[in-house]
Amino acid sequence: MGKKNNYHHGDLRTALLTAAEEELLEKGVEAFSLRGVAKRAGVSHAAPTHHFGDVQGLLTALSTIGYQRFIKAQEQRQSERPADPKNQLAAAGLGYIDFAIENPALFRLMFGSKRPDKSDEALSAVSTTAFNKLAKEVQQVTKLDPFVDESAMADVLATWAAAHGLAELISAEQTGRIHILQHANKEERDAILLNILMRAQTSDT
Amino acid sequence: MGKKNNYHHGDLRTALLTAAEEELLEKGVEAFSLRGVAKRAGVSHAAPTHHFGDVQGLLTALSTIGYQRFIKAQEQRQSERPADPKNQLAAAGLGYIDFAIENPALFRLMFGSKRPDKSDEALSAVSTTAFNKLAKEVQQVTKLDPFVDESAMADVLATWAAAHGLAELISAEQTGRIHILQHANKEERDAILLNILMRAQTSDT
DNA sequence: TGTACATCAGTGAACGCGCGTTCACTGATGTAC
DNA sequence: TGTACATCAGTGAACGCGCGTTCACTGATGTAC
Repeated sequence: MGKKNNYHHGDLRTALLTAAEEELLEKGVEAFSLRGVAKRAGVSHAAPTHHFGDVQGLLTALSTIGYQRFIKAQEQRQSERPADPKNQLAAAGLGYIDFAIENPALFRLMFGSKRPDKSDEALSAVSTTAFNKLAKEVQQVTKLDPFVDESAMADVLATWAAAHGLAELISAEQTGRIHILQHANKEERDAILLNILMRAQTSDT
Repeated sequence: MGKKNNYHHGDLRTALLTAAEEELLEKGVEAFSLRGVAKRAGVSHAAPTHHFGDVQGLLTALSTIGYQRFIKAQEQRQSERPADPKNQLAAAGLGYIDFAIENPALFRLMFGSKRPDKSDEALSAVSTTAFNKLAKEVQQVTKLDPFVDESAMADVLATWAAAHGLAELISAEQTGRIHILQHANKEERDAILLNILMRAQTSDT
């Protein structure tokens, strides 16, 4: 660590990933280009090939990093909330939404694009980790293992869909008509979202 | 109506929209191209300009049609379910999900892309109609006008997010790990989804 | 410390491609008389 | 019914552009002795 030799750029791989993230944020998934990334990193447009093979390779690596930060965003919110299972599960939802708002294009790359290679080992490993984390937290609430009990798996889906729906709608700026979100301060907004996330956790029937 | 003069193609506008939908379905939003649409319609690649001005015009028109079908899909499900407000609201959610599964790329164009011109009159009118329909149905359940009462607007958001989250996750094929969905027949699947959609309607607290 | 050599990260020119848009045109249809 | 003319939908060639990928290369770094 701490290597900062700066001939041969030293850490172009990391620099390219950072540049790719900026490119994605500004241009969106649709207009993302490899040449744009290289330009942004101040490097020849052929350089990325050396590190990622092709565009797909870069997007796959970016998606993988996205999942790592996605999980961290959830843990961050969880560390700020009460330790009981229901609050922890809802807090993970808040982190889920935070991530989508802060990284709208990356979020869509991860969940809505076919460009990253989902059979990539690192990517599928980290997305599985994210899913298992959710399943484990649902299990803390229901006391049932979702991989065994069908109603618990339905709770997983319900919780996931609530967080994902809020994340998509808010980060895609579809919630302009929801005035309570537009005019709320941070605390009020979190309270509204937590209320909605809590609803999904258990079924009436 | 019934005009079927087929010189000068007659109804190229409609034919182009149909072709555009196929193009979108096969290529996705990211790889959609005007030339591809023209080729699919068996027409010169300059022809679409005459009807839609540019790509954005075509995508805006397509998005508008999408909303019309989106609303119809909801009405279809509602006509098959009990008439009480809770069932009607949940049934609209089922239609929401149907639409996303049948038109995954169009769905993403409507809710997740910046390419259509959202300030277009026809488009914003029909998307407002869709939103107001949801608000009205929530009002039937809560007996409160969401445009007046904040808790009812929170119910709107909750209901919307549940349907939208399920729609996105299922149509983007993210639910491979949810075995109860993979192995369910149509009735079982609907029951699971209805249960989840119902959760969002009202708050515990 | 010094020399020779292998490694490998990054360069820049070149490729072929598909894209959106423009523009002068063609030729069928509709209208006036 | 017939002729002259205007309209307008669709054509096809041409434009300039940015893209991803390839390839022979350069030149700094690391290693062997």
